[in-house]
Amino acid sequence: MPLGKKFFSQPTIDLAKALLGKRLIFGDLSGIIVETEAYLYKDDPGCHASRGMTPRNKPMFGPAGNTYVYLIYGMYHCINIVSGKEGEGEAVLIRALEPVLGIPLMQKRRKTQKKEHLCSGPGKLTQAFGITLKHNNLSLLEGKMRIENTRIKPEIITATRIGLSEGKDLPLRFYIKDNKFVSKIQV
DNA sequence: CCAACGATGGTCT
DNA sequence: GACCATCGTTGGC
Repeated sequence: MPLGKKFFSQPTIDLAKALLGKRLIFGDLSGIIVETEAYLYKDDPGCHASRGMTPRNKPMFGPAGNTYVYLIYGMYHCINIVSGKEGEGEAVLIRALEPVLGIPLMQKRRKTQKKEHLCSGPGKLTQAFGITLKHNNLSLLEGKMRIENTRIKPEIITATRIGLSEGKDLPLRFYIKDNKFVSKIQV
């Protein structure tokens, strides 16, 4: 059973933490979410939605539980889960997964055999899963991409977000302690 | 191991 | 025309 509206409607920081240890499923591929970042509408200059709605960030202002996928540096994609109240513009970036199902296909797409290198970064996991702009603004409440519960109760580390020029000091990055599939260890 | 750097194209001003 | 919520390669220890 995929997680539903109630799960995605919790406050964005709570959702970013709650997503750790959950399973992302996309067709025949799956992985455990081990690293996330929260992007807030208020007092967060690092958030794409911080300067209002544009064609690109429009999905962020839609209902919680939709995807927001964008192209970064002309060659990679990042996937977010829209959160917060509709019209606010908040989301959770999925930064890393522990690969579970469909590993051979991920290895082929990523051109590496090493499990630790398949999904240990936002651009890597979209490449491994074949997620592109075609998967922007899709609902995770139904369809072939969804989030499922697990029995995992992770120990969560809070840190600052990665790769930003603004809002870099906010403690909005979360990852599972001692997990080797996290993109980068840092304070 | 680590830091520096360039690829590459959509988006916004 | 500048800016990126990145990554793989390169060259140094």
